[in-house]
Amino acid sequence: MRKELTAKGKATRNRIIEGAAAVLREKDVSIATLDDVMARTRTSKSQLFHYFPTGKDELLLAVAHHEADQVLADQQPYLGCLDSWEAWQRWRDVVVERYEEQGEECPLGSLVLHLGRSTPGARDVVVALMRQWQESLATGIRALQTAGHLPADLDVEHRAAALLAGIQGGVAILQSTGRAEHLRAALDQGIGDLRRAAA
Amino acid sequence: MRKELTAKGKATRNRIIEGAAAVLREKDVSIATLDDVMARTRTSKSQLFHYFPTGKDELLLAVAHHEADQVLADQQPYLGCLDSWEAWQRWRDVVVERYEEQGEECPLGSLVLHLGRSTPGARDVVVALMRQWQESLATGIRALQTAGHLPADLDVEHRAAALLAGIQGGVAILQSTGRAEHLRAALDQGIGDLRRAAA
DNA sequence: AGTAGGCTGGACCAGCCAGTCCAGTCGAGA
DNA sequence: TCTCGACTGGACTGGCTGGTCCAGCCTACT
Repeated sequence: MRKELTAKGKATRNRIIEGAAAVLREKDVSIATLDDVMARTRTSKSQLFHYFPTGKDELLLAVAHHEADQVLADQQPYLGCLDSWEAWQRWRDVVVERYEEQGEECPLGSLVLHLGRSTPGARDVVVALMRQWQESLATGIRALQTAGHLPADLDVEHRAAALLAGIQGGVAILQSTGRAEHLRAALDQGIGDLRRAAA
Repeated sequence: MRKELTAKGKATRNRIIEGAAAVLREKDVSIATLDDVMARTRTSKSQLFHYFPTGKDELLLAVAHHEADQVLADQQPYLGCLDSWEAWQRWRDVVVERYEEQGEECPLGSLVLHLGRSTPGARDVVVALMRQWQESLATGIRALQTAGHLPADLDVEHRAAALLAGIQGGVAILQSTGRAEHLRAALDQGIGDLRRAAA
């Protein structure tokens, strides 16, 4: 944050964020404590408050940013060039695999929920993530259009929004029930309907 | 729970559950305390532990059950008889309106997330809710089939699962960003694709 | 009327955990 | 080498909150 961070300081700060992220992947925010983070990152409490002066929420927000970046990064390179049906299919597989593997916990979701309205900026992290995600999907659909695989009068944003909603819901259901079939159904149905729109 | 509950006792127990539900609609689980519930329901701590001997989690689980029942109840009578395109449209409007009004908080979601794996039965509440919900949607699609509005070879469960995922995702996005457009997009796209399948 | 047992009030306790404080170390530039 | 400030360790605290306990009230049933 501040300019006065030395290389060593930056490293420690990152270690804390990544360690905290790891902790939050194992236990819920409401259960995780600063002591957990300290143990995992081999830091002391004064370090935590040195790098995140306003306390826990500031650290949590930093972790949220970190996790949000991760979400889209995990879908690359496929999400970046959805210009053929094969690319869409590969992307679909990556998404399903990623979330099936993650399974139980959604650090970002519970993080933002926990920070909520009280912490300014928490909501913005999700808003930005959703915007970027939908943007990528829309770009992919447009790529299919220019390649002649889809009619030009398709409402791109609408379809991208619906697809994104399907993914989010599929993930949510996966996380609360443990079954990934809804995520698969949403993706397959969404892509399938897109393909049908080609004819 | 126990048979020995008097009418008065039952009333108090219900008052506690409903009061707790009201509290949880205002603040997150992790922030809400037993004192909040006590204040809202004008009960003492001994009453809370009298009706929910094992403590907070037991109360929270009861609230989760209560909220889960509410979800489907709010969508009636439309969800119960999705036998025409008009009925689907009206149901869509009810869902959008309900969640737009609820807006910010999803008591059930955060509740189950908070109880998590530690409390047996928490996950089951959501699983059961999702099953019933999807069942209702599937029944509605089948009704359209028998009425001749949809081809008989449609994969009903698959479509119902995708639609449900879209709803859940739309709601999730609505709650974390404040915008309902994804929920609307998911519903409209889902129903629209269904209609297109008719032709 | 008597009584057993459900029902209620509220004081009290113990553990947890974010946040504070200060003393001390390390490292880079003058 | 000196010095300043970033960096680190760890003891301490204060408030919050779930949970306990017991004494007394109310009510259904005999």
